[in-house]
Amino acid sequence: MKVSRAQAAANRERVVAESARLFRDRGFAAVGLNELMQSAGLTRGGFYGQFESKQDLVRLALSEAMAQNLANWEKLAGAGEEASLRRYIENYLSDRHQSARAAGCTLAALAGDIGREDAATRALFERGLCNLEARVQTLMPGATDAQRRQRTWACLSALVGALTLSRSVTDPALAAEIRQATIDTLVDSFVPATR
Amino acid sequence: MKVSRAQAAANRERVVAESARLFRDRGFAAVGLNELMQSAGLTRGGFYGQFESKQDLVRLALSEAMAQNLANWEKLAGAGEEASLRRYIENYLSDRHQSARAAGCTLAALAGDIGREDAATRALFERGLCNLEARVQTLMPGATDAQRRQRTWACLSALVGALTLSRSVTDPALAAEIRQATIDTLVDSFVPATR
DNA sequence: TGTACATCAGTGAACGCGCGTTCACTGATGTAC
DNA sequence: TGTACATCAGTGAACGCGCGTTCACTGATGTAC
Repeated sequence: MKVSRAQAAANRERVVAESARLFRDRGFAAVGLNELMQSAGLTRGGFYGQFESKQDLVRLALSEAMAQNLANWEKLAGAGEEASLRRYIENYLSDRHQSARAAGCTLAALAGDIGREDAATRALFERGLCNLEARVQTLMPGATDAQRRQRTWACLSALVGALTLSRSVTDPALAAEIRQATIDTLVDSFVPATR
Repeated sequence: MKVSRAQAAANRERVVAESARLFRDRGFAAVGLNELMQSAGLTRGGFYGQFESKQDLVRLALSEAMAQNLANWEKLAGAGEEASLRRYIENYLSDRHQSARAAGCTLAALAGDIGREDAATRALFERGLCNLEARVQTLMPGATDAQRRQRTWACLSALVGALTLSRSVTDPALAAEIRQATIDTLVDSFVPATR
């Protein structure tokens, strides 16, 4: 059956939004078109009326996921400037974020898989990564831009690595230890007030 | 045709060794049994004479890969004690290691995928991770064991994160920048001689 | 040591399954008059 | 505003394909005498 144009656009948006969640949760290859369409209440056949291919949806969902992450960041940064790098680090390495893979940071959820995607998809990811770096850099102390940038890349690497490792072990206590060790070390290195 | 027992055992070992490479390079799901067997010069049908299931081989290959990483570490650490943490960090975040995904660190290559595996596989990974942590900790400066352990987890997180991110972007200069920024920050934080 | 036979590592075809993709069709929407 | 018809969003069956797994078979290896 045909639906209204507004409804069709809403359906398409819902597919992209649900894909952004499902891909982060389980990876690109592990989620099939059937499940992606059903998650928005549609059936498999309608997919190619809305998207060119699965790879097309992968790119749209990746952009959507990273846009969501950036929006979350704006919300957090807007709440108060003081000590917000510390809050960002603590929030990023919280137990809640470890569990919330589908709604959490795209870098931590998909960086490993992105390395195996085609150049166009990796370029999209790269853009999102650089956007995030630019935002975090505004909170990073340092004498020069170059120093702030260097520290920001090291900080982001540690955040992504710690969350990835904590999600890969079975022992919750070990996961918490990895996260807390990274929080303490990063705060000690980069948050001025505690120095 | 039947082959000698020694030959059969060698074949089995070769499948495991090649799987340890292929899985690191492309992930567990992306490599099929056909390719895994052919990489050792055999045909698909013989697989179930040697292994219980694909999941069985995944676990064997994962253990093999992490054992290789540990052996590499011993070789590197044995070459000279002085400043070996610095050498470890520089080696880990070298251009060579970024390219050598199939032969490189299992944590960086597979941590993202491990989070989606079953508990038994994740427990294997966890054991390998803790082994590595224990080795790196012996090189980490610090007043107490707890402090060395905390620093080691933060250092490993940064190493894994930086390598994963550098492998996921398309621009080689950006990849090199991420790695170098993390090297500089880690050396600055953890290598005593340069403080 | 030499012969006769059981074992079993490896082969290759086949299985059911779910994948991404295609397509003929349906029927409400949107448009033309 | 009301009717007639073209459009096209969505349906559901079908496609070829490669996956993990099974199995009847082969023939060199290893063993028993």
